[in-house]
Amino acid sequence: MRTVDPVKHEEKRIEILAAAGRCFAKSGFQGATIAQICAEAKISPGHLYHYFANKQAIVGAITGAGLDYARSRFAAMAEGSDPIASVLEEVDRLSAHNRKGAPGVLLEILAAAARNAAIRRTLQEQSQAMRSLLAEFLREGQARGMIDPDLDADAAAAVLISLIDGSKALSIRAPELDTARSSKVLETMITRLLSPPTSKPNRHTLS
Amino acid sequence: MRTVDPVKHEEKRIEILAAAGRCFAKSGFQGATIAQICAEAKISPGHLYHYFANKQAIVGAITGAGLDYARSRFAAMAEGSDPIASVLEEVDRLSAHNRKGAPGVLLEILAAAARNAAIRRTLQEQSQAMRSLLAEFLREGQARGMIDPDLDADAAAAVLISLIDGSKALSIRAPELDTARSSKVLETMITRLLSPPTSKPNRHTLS
Amino acid sequence: MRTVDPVKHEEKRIEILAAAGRCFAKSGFQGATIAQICAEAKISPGHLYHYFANKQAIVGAITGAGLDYARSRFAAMAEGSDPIASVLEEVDRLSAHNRKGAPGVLLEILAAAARNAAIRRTLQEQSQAMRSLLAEFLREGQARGMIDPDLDADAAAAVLISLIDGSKALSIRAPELDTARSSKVLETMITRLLSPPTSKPNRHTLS
Amino acid sequence: MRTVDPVKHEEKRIEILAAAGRCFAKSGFQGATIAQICAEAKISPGHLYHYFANKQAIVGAITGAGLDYARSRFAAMAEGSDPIASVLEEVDRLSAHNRKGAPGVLLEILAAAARNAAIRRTLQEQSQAMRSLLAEFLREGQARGMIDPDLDADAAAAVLISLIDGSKALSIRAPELDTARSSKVLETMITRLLSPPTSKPNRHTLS
DNA sequence: CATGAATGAGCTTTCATTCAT
DNA sequence: CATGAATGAAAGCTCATTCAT
Repeated sequence: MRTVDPVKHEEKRIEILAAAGRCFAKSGFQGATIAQICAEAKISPGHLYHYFANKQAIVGAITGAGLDYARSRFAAMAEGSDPIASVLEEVDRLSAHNRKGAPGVLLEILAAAARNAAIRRTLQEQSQAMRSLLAEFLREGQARGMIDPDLDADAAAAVLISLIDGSKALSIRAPELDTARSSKVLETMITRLLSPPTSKPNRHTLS
Repeated sequence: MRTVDPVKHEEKRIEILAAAGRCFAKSGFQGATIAQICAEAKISPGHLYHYFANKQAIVGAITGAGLDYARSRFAAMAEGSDPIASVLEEVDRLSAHNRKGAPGVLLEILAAAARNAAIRRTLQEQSQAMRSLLAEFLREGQARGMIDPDLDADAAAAVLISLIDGSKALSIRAPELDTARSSKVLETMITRLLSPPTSKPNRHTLS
Repeated sequence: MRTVDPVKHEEKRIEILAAAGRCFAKSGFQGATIAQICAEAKISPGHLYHYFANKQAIVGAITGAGLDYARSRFAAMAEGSDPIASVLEEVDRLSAHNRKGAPGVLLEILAAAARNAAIRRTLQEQSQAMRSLLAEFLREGQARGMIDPDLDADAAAAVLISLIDGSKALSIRAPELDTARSSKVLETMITRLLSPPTSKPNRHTLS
Repeated sequence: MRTVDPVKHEEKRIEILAAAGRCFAKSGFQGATIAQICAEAKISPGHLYHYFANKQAIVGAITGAGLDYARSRFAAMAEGSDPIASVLEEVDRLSAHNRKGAPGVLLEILAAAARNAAIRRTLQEQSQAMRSLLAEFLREGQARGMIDPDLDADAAAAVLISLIDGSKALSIRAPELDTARSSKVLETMITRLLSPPTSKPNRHTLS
C-alpha cells in the first residue's frame, strides 16, 4: 500500500546518525539526549524510533561508523610504495582532527567500551581488523627490506594504532602545545621504530 | 562533648572516595549513581553530602587523586641514573594496571575532560606539571649525552605521556594481545626515540 | 500528522495553573509539591515540564494571574459616575472571597514577595499600575468636587489598596466576625476619608 | 545530680528564638532550615532539640511571641487620655518597622495561619484578645464623648487591627512610596473614622 | 549539656520511550 | 510517515530528626 522507499529510509537514517554524532561529540554518549539529537536532526522523538530501536542502537551505530571510517583509512594505506611514509601519513591524518580542538568521539568510545560489552565487542572486532591490515602491511615492508625485519609486526601494529588514541588524549591534555612540534616527534618516533637498523636516512626527520 | 576528630572525618572521606572510585571504574562518571556509591560506601545518601558538596565534587576529587598519583610517579623518576631506563620503567609501571583488565578511570577522565571544563582544567594542570618534570629530566639526560640532543624535549615529553594514554586504550582494544610483546615494542620505540644517534646499543632491546 | 494545536496547549496550561492554584491555596507555594499539583491536574510529573520550565515558573504564573485579575477590576472601576460608590463596590468585591473562608493566594503572594525578588517585582509592578489607576480616578473625582480636594491622591490610593490586603488578613484573624458589620465599618471609613469636608451626606452610611 | 538551672535554660531558649526569628524573617517559616537557625544561634542541631520538640514548636513559639508583643502594645494603649491620639500612635508604631524595609514575620504568620490549624488558633486567640482590648478602649472613648458613638466598636476594632496588616503589605507593595505621606493618609482616615460627627477639629491633620 | 555524624523519606527535575492522532 | 503529548522510573539533592559519644 505504502511503498517504503528503502533508499530514502537509509538516507534519513544516515542523516540522523550524523546529527547524533555531532551531539555525542559535544555532550558524550550519556550526556546527549534523544531530544537534543532530534532537534539537531530536525525530527520528532517519536519519529526517531522508526529508525532506531533505542538510544543504545544509535550509540552502537555511531561507534560502528566511527570505527569503520578509521579502518577504511587503514585499508587505503596499503597502496603506498613507501611503507613508512604511508604509516606516517595515516597517523598524521587521523590525529589531524585534534588540531581543531574537537577530540571527536573516539575517547568517548574507548571509555564506553570499558563498561559496555556491546561497544567493547565492536571496538575489538574493528581493532583486530585494523591490526591485521596494518600488520600485514608491515610484514610486506619487512619482506621488501624497508622495515626493520626484527620487529614483531603484530605487536607493532597494535602499538601504532594506540598511538592514534594517545594523540587524541594529547590534544586534550595539552591544547596549547604546538601540534607541529609534537607531530614531528611522533613522526621521528615512528620512523626510528620502523626503519631497518642499517639505514639511517630517517634521522633527517629531526633536522 | 566537643571536638570533631578531623582525622576521622578525613578517613571517612577517603573511604567514600575509594568506594566512588570503584563505582566510577565500573559505571563511568555519569553512569555511577549517588545511591550506588552510598551502597558501596555503606552510608546513607544524605550523609554523603557531609563530605562532598555534590556529585561533581566527588568526580573532581577522584580526578585529582588519580592524576596526582600519576604525577607523583613522574617525580620519583628523576632519581634514576640511566634516564632511558627510568622512562621505560615508569611507562611500564603506569600501563601495568592494564594487565588486570581493569582500565581504571583514566580513559573516563580523558573523555570527561573533553566536555567538562573543571575536569579539563585539572587534567591540563597536572599534564603540564608532568610534562615539565619529564622534559627537564630529558634535558638533563641530553646534557649528560645519554639522550639524543636533537630531540625537542618538551614535545617528546608530551608524546611520551600520551603513550601511556594509548597503552590504556590498547588494553581495551586488544585484551587478548600478549602484553609482553606489545610492551617490548613500546620499549623499543621509546629507546630508539631517545637514544643518541651514534650509539646503537639500544638495538639490543629487540634481541 | 502535523500542527500542534496551540489552543489545546494553552488550554492545558490553564488547566494545570488552575490545579496549581488550588494546591497553592491549600498548602502554600513551598508546601505544595509538584506531585500534588500533578495529581490535582491529573497529569504525570514529567508532563508538567512540557508546560512550565520549573516550579518557580508556575508560582510566577499564578502570581501574575492573581494580580492581573485584581488590576483588571480596578480598571473597570473608572467607569462609575459616583467615585466613592465605585471604590466601595470594588473594595467590597475584592474582599468578598473572604466570606467563603478561603483566603485565596494573596497573603501567600505577599509573604513570598518579601523573600523572592521575582515575585516581589511582579507584585510591585502590578501594585504601581493599580495605584496609578486609582490615583487618577481619585484626582478626577477631586476635579469634579466629589472627593476631598485636600487628599494626597497617590498616598490615598496606596492606602486603599492596602485595605484590601488588610481585609484578607481580617478574614483569617476573625472568621467568626460578622462580615456585614466589618464591611460597614470599612465603608464608613472609606467614605469619611474620601468625602469633601463641607458635604456631610456621607454620614448616612452609618445610619 | 546535675542541677538544671531553669533560668539559664529559659535564657538559652529565648536566645534560640531570637535567632529563629531572624531566620524566619529572612527566609520564611518553610524556607528557614534547622541548620540555618542553629548556625545563627551558634548551637548544634542536636542541642536545639533539648529546647524545642520540633521545628513546628519553634514556629509556634515565634508566632506566639510575635503576637504577644503586638497585644502588649495594645494593652499599654489604654492609658492615654486622648483615645484617638493613642490609637494613631499605636498604629504608627506597629507599622514603623516597615520603614526599615524589613516586613518582619507578620505576613508570614498570616499566610501560615491560612494553612496551619495550630498557628491559626494562636493567631485567632491573640486577635480576639487584641480586639477586645481595643473595642473596650473605644467604648470608653465613646462614653467620654471623644469617639463617634454610632460606631460599632467591635467591628471598628477589627478593622483597625487589619489596618496594621495592610500597612505591612503596603511596605512590600510600594517600598518606594514616601512613608510620611502614606502615614498621614492613614492617620487622617483613622481620625475621620473615629471622631464624633459634630466636632470637626480632626480636619487639621490634613493641613 | 552538647556535639555532629548519620539517617531516610521526599523533593524537584530529567529523559528514554510509547502511543493516539 | 510523522508528530509531540504523555508517561513514569529514576536521578541528584535537602533537611528534619535521632543518637552514640
